[in-house]
Amino acid sequence: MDEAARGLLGVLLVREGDGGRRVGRIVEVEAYAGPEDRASHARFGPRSRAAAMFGPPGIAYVYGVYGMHTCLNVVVGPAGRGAAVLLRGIEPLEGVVRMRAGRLARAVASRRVAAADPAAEAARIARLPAERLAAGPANLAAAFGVDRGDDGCDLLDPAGPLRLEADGIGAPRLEIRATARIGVAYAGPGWADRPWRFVASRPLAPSPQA
DNA sequence: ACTCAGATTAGCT
DNA sequence: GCTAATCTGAGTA
Repeated sequence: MDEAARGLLGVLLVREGDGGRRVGRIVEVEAYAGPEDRASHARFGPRSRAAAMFGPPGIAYVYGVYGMHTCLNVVVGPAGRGAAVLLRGIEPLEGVVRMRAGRLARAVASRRVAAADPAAEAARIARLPAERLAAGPANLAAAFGVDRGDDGCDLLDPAGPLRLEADGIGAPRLEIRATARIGVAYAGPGWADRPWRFVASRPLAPSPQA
């Protein structure tokens, strides 16, 4: 379970089409187990909005939250298990311009921003450093243009418009830190505090002494 | 049928 | 730090 989550660190997420190719390296994830995990959407069962979680490994589970945000998960483990990994952070490698456009598209879709000052929002996003564009689960989804239409799609299909790819060079050297998952206090002791959030430092440069 | 809370984010005190 | 924004779906508060 947590092995699958750690294994996704360093993997590339690729979005083709929709105005350009976007590629980034996964640097932050959270593991969610099946129905027994009180923090997991799988607890609502295979007929709930989280139905995709019970599908075969490698498909996407996309959900909306807080009325405005979208998050992307990768189903892991055997079909029927209900386990998935939430993608929380990506380091952009290619298509940064398209990622900014994706962020802006989401912002403009918000009544608040549309009514207030779209131009100021556009300027704010234009100033964001690339590494912030896909930091945070909802920002990541916006940057890669992921919406609920992507729910259930096969992320392992090499020809798919949204997919995972192994890094051709091989796994980069990563320093991985484990912490409790974010925003799941409601799950209670034993689940809320489980250290299933994994954050990779930026791929380590060849260390000076090695 | 209705209510409430949510795997979040950004902006302000 | 605190709170508003905004809407779907789960549980009936």
